[in-house]
Amino acid sequence: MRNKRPTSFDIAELAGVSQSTVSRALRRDSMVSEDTRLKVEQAARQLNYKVDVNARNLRSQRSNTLALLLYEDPGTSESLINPFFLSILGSVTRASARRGYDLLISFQQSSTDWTADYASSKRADGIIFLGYGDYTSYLEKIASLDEAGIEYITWGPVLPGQPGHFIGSDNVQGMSDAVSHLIATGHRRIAFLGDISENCPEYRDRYQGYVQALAAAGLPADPALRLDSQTSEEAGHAAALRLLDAGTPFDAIVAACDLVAIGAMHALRDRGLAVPGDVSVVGFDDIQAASYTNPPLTTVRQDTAAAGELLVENLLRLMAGRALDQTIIPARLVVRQSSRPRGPLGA
Amino acid sequence: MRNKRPTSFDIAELAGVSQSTVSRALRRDSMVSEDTRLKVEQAARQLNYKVDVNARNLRSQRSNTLALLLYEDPGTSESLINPFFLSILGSVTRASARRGYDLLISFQQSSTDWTADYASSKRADGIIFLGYGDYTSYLEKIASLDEAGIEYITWGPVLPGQPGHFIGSDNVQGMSDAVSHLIATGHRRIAFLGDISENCPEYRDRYQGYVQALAAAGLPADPALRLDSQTSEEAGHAAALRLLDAGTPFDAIVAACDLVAIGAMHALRDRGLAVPGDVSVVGFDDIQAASYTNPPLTTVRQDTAAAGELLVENLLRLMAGRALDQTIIPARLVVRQSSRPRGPLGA
DNA sequence: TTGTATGCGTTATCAT
DNA sequence: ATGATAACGCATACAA
Repeated sequence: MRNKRPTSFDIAELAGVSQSTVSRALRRDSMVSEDTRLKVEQAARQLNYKVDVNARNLRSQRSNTLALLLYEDPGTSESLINPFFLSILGSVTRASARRGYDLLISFQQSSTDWTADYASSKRADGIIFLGYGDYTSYLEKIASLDEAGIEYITWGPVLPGQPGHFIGSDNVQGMSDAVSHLIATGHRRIAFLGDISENCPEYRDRYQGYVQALAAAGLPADPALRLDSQTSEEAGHAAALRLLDAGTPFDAIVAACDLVAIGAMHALRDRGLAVPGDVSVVGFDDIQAASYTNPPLTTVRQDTAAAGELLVENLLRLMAGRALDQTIIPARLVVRQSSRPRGPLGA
Repeated sequence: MRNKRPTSFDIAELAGVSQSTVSRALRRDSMVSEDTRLKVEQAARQLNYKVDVNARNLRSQRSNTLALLLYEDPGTSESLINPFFLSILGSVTRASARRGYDLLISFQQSSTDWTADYASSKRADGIIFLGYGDYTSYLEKIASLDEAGIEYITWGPVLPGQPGHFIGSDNVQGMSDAVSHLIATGHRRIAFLGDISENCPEYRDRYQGYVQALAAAGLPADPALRLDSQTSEEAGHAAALRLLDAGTPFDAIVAACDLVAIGAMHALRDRGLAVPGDVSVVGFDDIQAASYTNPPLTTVRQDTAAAGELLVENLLRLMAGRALDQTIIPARLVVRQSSRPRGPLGA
């Protein structure tokens, strides 16, 4: 037979103060003398008292909780989650914990309007979106949130005139750096693998960075060197094969993401081409697997630690009625062994 | 100027029923006529009503929420989370969502007694532990939970006479299968890399599976073939070098986990040895990177999808006062290219 | 600084 | 099957 859980009234009795004083003393809002605070804390410890968060949340009308909503492409395989998102998830978790917020997570696949539930049912004070799925359904979601007056922030492409609040990597700069690196190391025929439709604005930005870097070097962006590829190793493999079969000459491949780059490396090897001997390959994301490939993949690193920090930081700013701070995170080229100098400059 | 959020009273008024009837109709506990249910649901939709979970939780004394607590080794690098745990996290998320539970997650590093807070503050109805850190602090945690009458379940080694409730892979069987496979393909001098101290009971089980398989084939477990290694690529690399430097002959390496195996492969290559040409290498876990290594790593796959499912399933059973169901998950050998037949049998 | 009284929005209990 | 009423445990407004 276990004792009933103590309430703030029990603490009040034990400490010889009123219940409201207990409540005050246990938060850090002060307005209590050092003396009573010690008495209360002592009593609370003695009875092993813990504030009932449900009562607190009901009364204060806030939950001290953030929700992280991860939307996967319906096409994604049921069991796997994009490792890149998982990495952000990890840093968001830490960042919100550091600020005293609990984190509720949910992986959505269907486009239920469950989104708003989280906030309008007062489960969470703010929402972080990861992988928002298709853009139209995303717009519906944030519309309902705006209507309900709920704060949210989204990881994704930072575009001008966008509805909502976004935090994202500098995809243009990141890919531009990668391509500039290839050009500087003697590559001239650089293929781009990735889906640049409007469904993937981030890949679109990366492609723009690619074009930009070529232009800066006075090189044309040959349409024959751009191939569509979904976000998977298999798709990257297939895209590289299409490129090879087309007979278009090329000396490097940049991929919209690491998975595609890895698939492309396998395709090249399957056809007897050496990486980086015959072709350099560069990815984007720097997922963990990127450093384990053979050769280790040169790629553009998205700073997931900063991402989580900035997402939480800015969401809290929004919740406090303030404006966003920094929203774009620099992406950094990580040179490994899948790319190397060639031509007149190289060995 | 936004309208106030509607309450159940508003719905009651609109639907022309009492407020308590609204509450009944909105849950599935029935006891309401089909007619009134429809009226209520209609009114709720019309006003875009959502139950306030804080009020509901306060009144019903349950939160419909599970908490996932991930404890990392303090030694682990600040920013990285074991990909294997992340994978379980993904499946736990789905499993709890499927059962209508919200999931609260927290990554702990210090050994604060924050653990009990989650449950005794009524934030969560049950707790799932992942990576419980060191065993003694774990025992303290669960003691306070037991005292508070809170249900919890832990991912880890399933050992006889253990306090608490565990779900885990069959580490003995998994590693035994792996070693038997190596023996069957002609390997005779198989090294084991991993920490088998009492801090790592799971690795200990794997080592036991190793010994068992050797014994079944009438082979001795040469102490010179067992080397300590922490759980990281660098440690695996170093351990393999020590093995090589010792001069002990060997034709295969099994590692306590994939990261160690990957490090060992790199060490072998550094010394000019071919995998699997000269030495076969086998890991454990089947993390994503395992299939991207060169050659792709033969390993023992832990079924993380089943793990999440079973953790949630059994936690709910405990919460319902029932006994645990299945607690051990079979581990399955995945043969890739880092191992291959040799000797009289092989090429 | 502290105490008193009230209410947050729902579910549970007891009627009918 | 439905309605009236109390209660969940805390935080806030106001008074002292």
